[in-house]
Amino acid sequence: MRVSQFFLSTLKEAPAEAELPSHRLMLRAGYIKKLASGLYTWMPLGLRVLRKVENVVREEMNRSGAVELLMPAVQPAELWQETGRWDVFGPQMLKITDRHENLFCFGPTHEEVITDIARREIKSYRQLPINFYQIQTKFRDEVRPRFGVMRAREFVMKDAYSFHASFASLEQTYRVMYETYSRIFTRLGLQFRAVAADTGAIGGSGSHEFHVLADSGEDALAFCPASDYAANVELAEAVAPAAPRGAASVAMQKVITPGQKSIEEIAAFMNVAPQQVLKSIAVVNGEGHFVLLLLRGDHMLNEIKAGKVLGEFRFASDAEIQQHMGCRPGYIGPVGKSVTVLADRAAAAMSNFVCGANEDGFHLSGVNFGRDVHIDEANVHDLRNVVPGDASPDGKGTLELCRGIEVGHIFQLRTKYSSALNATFLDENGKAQVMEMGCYGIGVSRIVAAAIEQNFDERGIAMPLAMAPFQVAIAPIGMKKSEAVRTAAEQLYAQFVEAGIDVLLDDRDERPGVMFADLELIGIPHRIVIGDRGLKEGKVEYQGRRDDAAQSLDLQAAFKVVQSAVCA
RNA sequence: CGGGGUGUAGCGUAGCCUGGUAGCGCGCCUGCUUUGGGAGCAGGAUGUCGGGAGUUCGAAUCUCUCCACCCCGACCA
Repeated sequence: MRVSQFFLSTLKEAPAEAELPSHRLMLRAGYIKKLASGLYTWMPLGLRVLRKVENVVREEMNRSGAVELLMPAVQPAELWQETGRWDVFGPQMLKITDRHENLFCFGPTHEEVITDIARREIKSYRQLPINFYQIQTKFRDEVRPRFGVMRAREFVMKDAYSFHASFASLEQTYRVMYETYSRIFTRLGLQFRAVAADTGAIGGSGSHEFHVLADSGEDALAFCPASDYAANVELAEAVAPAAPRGAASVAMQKVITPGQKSIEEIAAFMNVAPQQVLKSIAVVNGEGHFVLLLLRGDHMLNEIKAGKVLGEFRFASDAEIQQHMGCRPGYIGPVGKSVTVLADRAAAAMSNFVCGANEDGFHLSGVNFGRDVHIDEANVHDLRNVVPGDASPDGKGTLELCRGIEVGHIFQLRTKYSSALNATFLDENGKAQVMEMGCYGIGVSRIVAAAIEQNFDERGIAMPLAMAPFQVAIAPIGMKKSEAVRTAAEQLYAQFVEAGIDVLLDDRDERPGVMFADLELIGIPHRIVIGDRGLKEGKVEYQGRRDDAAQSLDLQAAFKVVQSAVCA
């Protein structure tokens, strides 16, 4: 490709709305243009990157034995009503009415459609297992679209759905997908981690997420360097403290604590560590029942874990706290009130601690379970987020935390959708059985942003070779003026084209600084500079995007350097 | 959904407080010069000042209202 025939639209300054490096750079490099909140045009340069990701995904999916199809983006409401998800999915789903007043949605996912296909097409165990996939535009009306294509409303996703005659068969395909995903992210040149995950709204049992590691990631991941344990913090188990609860050694005392409300304030005021302060969180469950959740002061509530114990719940209002506890938020505690109390394992192991006195402006110190507060063992649960240094649930060492961007997610759906839609097949005995299902998603467009988040510097994008918009760029200096430069550049360009290498010839006759800045910004991994100065000695310059300096090489040597790098 | 903020040319912005009819940098167009790290000179084009209503002789500026976008929060005793 020649720049003169392509379309570059780089910016020196990033639009003010962009915050995240990947978002700023994608806008500056002209990969994407915003149309409206969460809606982006993939400009020619960005589209090349997106297509490269798609191609790697497609190749590896095909290699795994999956078969590609393409379902409609617009789906009839009836199908969603059949699984009950029309209402469950909520405002995230974009609902559409056609001219006949029939209801549709713009598909946020495709379990319903594919299961409908399966129930119509698959009659016999002989047709199983089968793994269908598509690469397609989805729409989810996010509460808060942000960070460009990282969390856009319209986005490109690869979604796959497998159907099985047995759970064992599902497990096998699940393993194959796990390995396929690992290969895809490895081929794309990304640093990633697979973690055990919560199954969330999609449902089902076994589940892993694949995260690209980046400090700006929206997910916190727990992993154990001493073993292969890794899980999303949403799921990672906080095990009970190894040491038993300490003995009650001091008397309980009421302390005046005017204006001290937060854990930090009270810990500082009482001159104790936050670990010695009990955090009481008031919630109301689905039945309207008032419940107090107890956590150690330095721990955070994990709402997903709490939800598993409580079912649906919400945080109590100030008025409800006043009504049940008789004081303002900030001074509540479990002592002397007959409310339902659930304690985190670490909280239950505290002794001689500080908590609210259920009286405005007062706390209690030297509080102990058993002596001052009754706590039922059945009401002790894992309710908190793990923190660095917690024991790994597999008993091998301690946990560390890192941040990640979720780019892939695999689920064992089991029969959640196949039974709802009555997708059955006949087994060897001629008996109807409900199909087992798995589903496997990759955020194709998000991968582009995630890759940049992991690969940029002050000069711009340093895209991994596998997803770079072009593999190599030729920058001829004074091309219009120098016959020698033009001839050498054209010859090298032709040679790259001939070799099947994705080459960009910067034939704009721009000044060198302009060409270098653009080529570095847009993320081309290899660059060859041709100028009269070097050409006198028969030399050109080669520089890798991450190299500090250029090397002076013969034209053919430079070609070979790039060729071996690209074809490695 | 709650809070905060911002809307002025393709991008970045000044002007707003204190009303007098819009300016700068980059980019863009023309010409000449220039060619190893975002060139120089000369000339030029581009603005419903987010929309609407109001106050006023006069509104980018003041008031009201709507809209769009961005950020933070939705973990809290």
